[in-house]
Amino acid sequence: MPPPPLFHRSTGDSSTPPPAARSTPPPFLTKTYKLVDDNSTDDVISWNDDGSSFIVWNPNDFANHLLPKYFKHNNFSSFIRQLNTYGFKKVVPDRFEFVNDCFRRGEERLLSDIIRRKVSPLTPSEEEVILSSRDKAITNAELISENERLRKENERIRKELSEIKCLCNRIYVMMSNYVKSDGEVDLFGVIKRENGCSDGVGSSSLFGALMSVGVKRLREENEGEA
Amino acid sequence: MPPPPLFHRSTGDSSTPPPAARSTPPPFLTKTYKLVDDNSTDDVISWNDDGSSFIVWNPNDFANHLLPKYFKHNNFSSFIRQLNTYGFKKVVPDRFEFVNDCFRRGEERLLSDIIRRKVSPLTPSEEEVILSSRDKAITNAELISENERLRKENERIRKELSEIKCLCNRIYVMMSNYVKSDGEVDLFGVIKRENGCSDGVGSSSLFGALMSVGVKRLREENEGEA
DNA sequence: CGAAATATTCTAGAACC
DNA sequence: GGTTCTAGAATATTTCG
Repeated sequence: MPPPPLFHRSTGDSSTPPPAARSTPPPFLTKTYKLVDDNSTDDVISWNDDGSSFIVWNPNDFANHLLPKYFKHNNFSSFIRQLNTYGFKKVVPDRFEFVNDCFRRGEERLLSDIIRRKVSPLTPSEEEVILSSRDKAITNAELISENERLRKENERIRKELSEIKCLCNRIYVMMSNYVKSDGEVDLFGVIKRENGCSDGVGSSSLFGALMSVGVKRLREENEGEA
Repeated sequence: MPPPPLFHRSTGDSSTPPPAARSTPPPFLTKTYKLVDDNSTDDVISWNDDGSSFIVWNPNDFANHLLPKYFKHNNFSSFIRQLNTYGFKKVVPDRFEFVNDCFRRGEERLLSDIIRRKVSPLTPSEEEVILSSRDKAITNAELISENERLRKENERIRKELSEIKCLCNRIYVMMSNYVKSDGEVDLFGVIKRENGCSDGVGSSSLFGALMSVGVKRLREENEGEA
């Protein structure tokens, strides 16, 4: 029995609070998150592989059976309208897959960063002035706040990455000290071969760095069991 | 079954002449008429009692089985979009019943009177508005490109973080398999004490997660010794 | 209660084919 | 002209002071 995983994609545990005002996210977002995150309905709606989007696999079942359990209707189009209101984007033409930067598996906290598109509250007096530049103004404001958010999030992730790299190296050192010199198994070889996390693009340097630390000392005696 | 109405409100049978010359009606209208008029599918879509509107009784079957037979898609919403384009109106909230003055049972000729909504052409007056907001567009473009950059960077870091977490888990699994029940070293204690990577701010939870898992496993193994 | 926020519905804009 | 994706607009409904 393998040990429990050390890390799960969890709510960015380690850092700064999100940029903007924080209250509880709108009901639509929390409901939709639960909807997507519920593993018992993954055949109808689920996260994509890496948890960066979600997919409605069966719009009929979804609308008829799932929607009424969370909302006061069973109209797929109403659900879509809400997604658009909250800035979700459809990602491919051939299926109902939607993405939103702040809607990610294990990152429920980010839901608070999602901004609902506002309902144009124009008074007739200012209408004329604003009308021409309204779109641009909104877009600019949204972009600025979004850039700000992305910047801070990048910083947070960088920090977390830096820490975990260091931790990883430390674990490796400990392991090296612990390992007997008469072992035979190439630990990192196994790790690398069995690794199912890499997308094959950005991982080489990561492994390279770890490899270079000192693979030679890694040998173990339980080769027969492997 | 009530008889068909003697009179119908059509586009000026009795008063003003229709807006323009007519050739054959748009395919969408003739197809939809056939669709509705086909008695073999009345359980899915049919005229209402007096033939002044039509009702989609089963949107699921309609979309999945009927639409593809007439159109190049199976999306109910696309069908609705076309109805709106041709001036159909939904008549009640509780079912998909649509009406159009020139869409009536037995009056296929009237289809030619239905006018397709035009495709919003930009009037010269609106050009002015666009022109005046050109300066904003520049700033806007800059923001967008920066936004793009940040987004991509964010994605890249996330991926790397995800990979290294997975790798770290794998190392941990290997280590757990390797550790014998007679092990002596408090691995995580050492890691924690010797850790020099944290800046002391955002790292606690990271190590916390690791400790909570690792220490528990090690404790039972080291219990007797302590 | 009443104003603001959110939800639901119906229709339209816009890009792309 | 057709299909898709997103947004506008009008009501409902809910939330909250």
